[in-house]
Amino acid sequence: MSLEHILLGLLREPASGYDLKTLFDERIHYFWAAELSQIYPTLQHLERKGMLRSRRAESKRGPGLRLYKTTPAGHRALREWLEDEAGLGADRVTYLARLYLMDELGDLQGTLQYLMHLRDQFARNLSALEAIEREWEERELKNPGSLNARMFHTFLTLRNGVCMLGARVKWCEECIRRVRNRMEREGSHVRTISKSTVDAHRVRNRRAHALLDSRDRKKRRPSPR
Amino acid sequence: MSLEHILLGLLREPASGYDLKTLFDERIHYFWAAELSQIYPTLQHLERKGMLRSRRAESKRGPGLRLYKTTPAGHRALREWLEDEAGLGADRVTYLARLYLMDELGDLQGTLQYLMHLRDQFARNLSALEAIEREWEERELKNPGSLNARMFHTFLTLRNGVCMLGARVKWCEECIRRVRNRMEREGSHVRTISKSTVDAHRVRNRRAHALLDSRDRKKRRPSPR
DNA sequence: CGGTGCATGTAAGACGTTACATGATTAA
DNA sequence: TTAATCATGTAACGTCTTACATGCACCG
Repeated sequence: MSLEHILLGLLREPASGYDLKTLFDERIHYFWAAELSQIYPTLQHLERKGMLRSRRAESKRGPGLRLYKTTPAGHRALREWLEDEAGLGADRVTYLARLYLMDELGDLQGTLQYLMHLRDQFARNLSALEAIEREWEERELKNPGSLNARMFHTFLTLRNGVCMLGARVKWCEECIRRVRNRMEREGSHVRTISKSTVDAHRVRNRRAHALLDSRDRKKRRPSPR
Repeated sequence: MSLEHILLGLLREPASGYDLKTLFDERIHYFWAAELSQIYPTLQHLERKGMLRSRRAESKRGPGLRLYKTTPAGHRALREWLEDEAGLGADRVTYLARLYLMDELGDLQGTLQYLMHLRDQFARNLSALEAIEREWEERELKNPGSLNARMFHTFLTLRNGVCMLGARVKWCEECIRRVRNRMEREGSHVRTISKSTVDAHRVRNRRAHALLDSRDRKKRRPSPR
């Protein structure tokens, strides 16, 4: 899976590299990003492979436009890719990686702040998407059945954005509650439990660390999970 | 954001490259993946930069183990990264890119199949995560407050997995309903509307394509097309 | 006159995947 | 004996990011 496939799909309508960048930023951004410096060479490469054809055109501002369009060979390649069995593609979720490591900071204040920051960003993104969704709904109400196949698929991905962002906001709020609870409990403990007691407690629960500690796996167990 | 940061975080406990790979596959996999062929050079690189220190150790099977551990400099680098303002990190969601392009196939049968395939995979992953979650809950019930800061953060990411996968399954089901509806409507239309009527309809609604068509941006630029 | 938007690209390097290479131990 | 698991790595390639380079047109 790479930019090539997406470009092939997008160029069923002719467009310039710059057009595509705008498209990415405006409509595709929330599930795929691409830079111009990646788009231009990829277009050239696809053209060399015969998947795209380009022609020059004029534009009022700036230099000449180069408009690309998918060739029949490009269509075939795209369909082939769409048809063969595909996994989910390993997501790589930066904010989770970050949160996962955030205990390094020692207190929960940083975690709390980060979660609130995340919630705000997700909530903002969610409203933006919901606004777009409302536009579509209005159009559909005014003119039922006006979505063609292309737009229908776009709409499904849009719905995904709304669902995922909604779930993320909820998750953030749940986490914030959990963190606050924990901070309260810690606050009332810290003064009554000595460090050595805490350490002893930690050692007793070493088994429970299994899920995180790589160390634990050296006592090799073929634990089924 | 890259593997380096994660490795730095994970190696607050000593571990070998192989250990880390196992950790990735077992616990981190649903938000980050890494191959051994990437892990080993990265460890070497971090050691050259003074972020990690390694020592040889023995193992029952296979050749000598090399155990890595984060140095104080490594800790500092990690904390620095954790503390500075960070965006969300552009997710790159393959299955959405795919769905987005799936209208290429011409009929909704492929879309429907793909969505069912997705739902099944998400549902399977969800049960797996829920099983792990139940283990954690039991442990917490037996021994309340046994989660240390490390495990607490891990638990939050685990909750994210459960929330997101739940939302994805629901989204898939919503989409499947929508696709089925549309197929029924189409089925009852196809025989009553001629191709030319459909085309005329499509042209009338060109304005509505705005959100997908790069073409639309000709409003700002006189596109020769 | 200067900034923003349109429009195209190159170069260097960072990051990641797939395939290959090696060799020991253990369970079926 | 053969496959799986443990254990470490290299090479080649593919993908993506950041920085740089160029130049016109329009608006204030």
